[in-house]
Amino acid sequence: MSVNSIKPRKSSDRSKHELPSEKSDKPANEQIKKKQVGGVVRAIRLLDLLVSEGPLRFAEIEDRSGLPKATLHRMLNDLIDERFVIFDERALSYNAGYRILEMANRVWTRSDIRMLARDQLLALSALTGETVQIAVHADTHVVVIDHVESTQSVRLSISVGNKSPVYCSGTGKVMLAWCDAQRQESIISRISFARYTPNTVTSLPELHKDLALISKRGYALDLEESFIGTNSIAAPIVDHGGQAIAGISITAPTFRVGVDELVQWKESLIAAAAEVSRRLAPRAGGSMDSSIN
Amino acid sequence: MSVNSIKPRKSSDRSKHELPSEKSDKPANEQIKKKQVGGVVRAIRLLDLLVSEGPLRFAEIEDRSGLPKATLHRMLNDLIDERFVIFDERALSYNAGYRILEMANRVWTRSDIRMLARDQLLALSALTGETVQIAVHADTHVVVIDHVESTQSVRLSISVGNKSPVYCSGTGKVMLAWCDAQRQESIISRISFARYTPNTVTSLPELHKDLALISKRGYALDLEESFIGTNSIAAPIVDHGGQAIAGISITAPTFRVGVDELVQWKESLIAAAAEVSRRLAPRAGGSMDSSIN
DNA sequence: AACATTGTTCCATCTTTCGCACTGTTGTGC
DNA sequence: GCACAACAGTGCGAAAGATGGAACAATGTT
Repeated sequence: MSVNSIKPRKSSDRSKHELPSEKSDKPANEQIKKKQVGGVVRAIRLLDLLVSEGPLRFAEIEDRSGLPKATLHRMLNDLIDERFVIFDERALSYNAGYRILEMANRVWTRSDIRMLARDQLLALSALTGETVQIAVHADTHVVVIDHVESTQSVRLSISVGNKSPVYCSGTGKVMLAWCDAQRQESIISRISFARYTPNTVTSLPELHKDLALISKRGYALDLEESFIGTNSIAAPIVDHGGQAIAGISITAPTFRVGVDELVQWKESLIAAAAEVSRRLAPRAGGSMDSSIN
Repeated sequence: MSVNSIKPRKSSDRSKHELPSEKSDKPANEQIKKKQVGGVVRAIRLLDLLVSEGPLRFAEIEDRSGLPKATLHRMLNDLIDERFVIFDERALSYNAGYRILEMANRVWTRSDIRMLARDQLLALSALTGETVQIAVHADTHVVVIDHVESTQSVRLSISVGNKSPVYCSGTGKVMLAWCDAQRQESIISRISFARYTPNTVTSLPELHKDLALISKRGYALDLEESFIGTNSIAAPIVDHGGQAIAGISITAPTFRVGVDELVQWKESLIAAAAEVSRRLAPRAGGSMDSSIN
């Protein structure tokens, strides 16, 4: 039972922050030697379960998490005490609590990169009249941390916190392109491709070709690769060593904005992203170590 | 060292979810020697520390959390692995990670009470042209979970996730007023009053008097009690037994909307809140307590 | 009343914990 | 440049405490 189990581990394989999470979607050769995790990590996985799958009853949680009853009870009670989990006494169901929103609110309002980028987003939005977003890198995905939507647009208003795979979003591809080879390879090797639209990049050769083009041009295009009817253009925000840590994108519906028009905004977009990069490096010397870019 | 320390506890006082957190903002007479907490809770407190106080270096975290070095390292690494914490290799500082935003996004989009209330918020906003919010109860505070701002203000709104004390917000007072006596007493006893404006309720007699009026009227007024220049009116969303679990409020600047005008919206507001209450109880019998349901 | 499910208690085991001692790195003052 | 201090991070091991299987109690449900 419980394919994606959450069992304890020997506290030995303390790897070097190599992002061992990213629960693989492939329940292939399950030697049951699943990475044993400690109490804290188990609690987080548990929370994730509740956040993802609506309210769950105890038996369901027990089943899906694979945690033993007694432990699960203790953990849930801890999370309830901290308001990370809500217990519905009538339905006897557990659900994610609103303390998460509180924390997110603080993270959001205090995010320095977001604050540094805000005026640039507003300027781009005013210039283009389209939706502008900033997203940060998160392993094999990118997470939107702010967005400005101009005039009454009807689309996904709540994109903050949205996560997309690196290979099918403008910001994601930009993030890959401005990445040292080793790190890029590490990320790419952990991608599991899925086709969202006919245009989605779903193979390594395609992706590598695209990345080469992107880093040559200085910006990335996403032409209906994640959503039909939506194009976007993205540019990187880089750190001291030229590594992308975030990206800014302009998103527009295909019926309103053609590719040519989108590309016309590239200078402004790149300039905005560069400006944010510059602000992020109050202490940067200039170029670093070996290579100069 | 470490006033607000986070040390382990004997796993015995498993109280009945009595919300023992609520770190008071006043580090005053703290002889309440920290209740000993388990690993999971300690990790949450640690996360809270990072979320609240920007990026911190190791020594600072050690100091402020009171956790021993080795333990702290393990915990931080676990949180980093799960992307709840970001480690800045250049500055050697730890900060809250964006995984929190991802989770919050899911919590937000999947919140059923929010979804049930959305159209009512929109209707109220259209009617009044002012900001409308819905907030849920959170011990001695209330947390905003959604809002609609009539004038084109876009963003995920700084207000979602915002926390206010129960005694100085319309929704908060409403939450207290529709509460059984025992629970009300429990909450009130844990309030630590602070004066935000000259109008803030800062004593129990005042509060009780206000609450009596509120439950008689069916709505609560907040007349510049938390912010100068801002009034609001709020009505309760109640569960099966008449307990408030959330509140809807209309907020307006004093210069634009007088109290009389605000009160004129009470019928619409109360009706909207009642409608949401009704939707929340697909299974509710009718009257409350023991008898026939 | 029999049943199903949630929740609690017990306790032998095994992991985590955490003080301490140690290494490596960064920066400060002379 | 040097020594020195401050800090980040790791390894060790005895003690503390979490873990989890199972039996038990307390709920609803049929």
